[in-house]
Amino acid sequence: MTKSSTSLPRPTESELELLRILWEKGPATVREIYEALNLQRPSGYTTVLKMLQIMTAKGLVVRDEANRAHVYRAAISQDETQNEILKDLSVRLFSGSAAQLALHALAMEPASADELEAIRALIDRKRLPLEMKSDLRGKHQP
Amino acid sequence: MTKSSTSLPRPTESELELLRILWEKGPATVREIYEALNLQRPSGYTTVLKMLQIMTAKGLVVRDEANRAHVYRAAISQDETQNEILKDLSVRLFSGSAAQLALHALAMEPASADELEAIRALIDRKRLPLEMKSDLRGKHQP
DNA sequence: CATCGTCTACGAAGAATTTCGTTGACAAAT
DNA sequence: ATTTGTCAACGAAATTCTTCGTAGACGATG
Repeated sequence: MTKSSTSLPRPTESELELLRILWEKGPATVREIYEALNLQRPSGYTTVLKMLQIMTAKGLVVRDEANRAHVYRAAISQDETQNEILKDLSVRLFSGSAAQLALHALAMEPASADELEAIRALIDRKRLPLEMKSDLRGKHQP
Repeated sequence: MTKSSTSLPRPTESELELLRILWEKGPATVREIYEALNLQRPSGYTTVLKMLQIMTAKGLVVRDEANRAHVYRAAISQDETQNEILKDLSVRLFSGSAAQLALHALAMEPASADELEAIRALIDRKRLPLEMKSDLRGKHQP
């Protein structure tokens, strides 16, 4: 069964572990993922397989069945997923303020000078466009 | 059974909802929490009660049984919890970089000028100590 | 072709989470 | 004192998540 239009479910914690591996390695077979996972924690082969099947059903990964050993790849980007989860978290834990969340994250841990500079730059970029922020409402396809 | 020294378990999603209410309202009875929760989503009274009992067992909240209607309050601070969860998330989703996490959070959503200013201020405060930190490695000044 | 190793599929057990119905205690109102 | 309403306690169903055992398919090796 393939899910089509509605937005994908939020990955569970273990699903996230597998997705992280896929994001890092790119498309991979069950065995490859299984071995990568076992560098982090012990887990059975069929456990990984089953999870990937479930994730396929959920639409979190897609499967290439061309060869005997199916090849899985993430169906959602790391970027998108990060946004999704942060959004969720900002609502649930920070009353919807992503900025508060960011502030906390920054206060929590020492950041490198480079990272601080990147953030500063982002802020500078955000300060102006606050007013002129409606443009890309263009059509895409007739 | 009271848990003493070991760190408390991470709150589940629903538990977080209740904690959020407690953080906002302060100590409250089941009914008060129940009503607050139902402003956000439908839920039964005994459901909330049961959750609070479980959370009491876990040590996430503490209960004052002085009056007939017990009064619950959060046993963990919002601040601490936010840090805990963000830390966890930065590891699991951002390879341990809280700054990357912050960057993402900022890019995601428009922030108010005030918030941007607060973040800028935080960065400025962090920029100096960063140099002092490298001094620590070089072991320089008292 | 028989055997061996690797693969997917399936089902189901186990664990954690979420929900709520029912019960009995207790106090306020009648 | 009887009724009414609110409360905590308890158990258990329903749901979701996690894990893995077993079975059957398939190709390669001898």
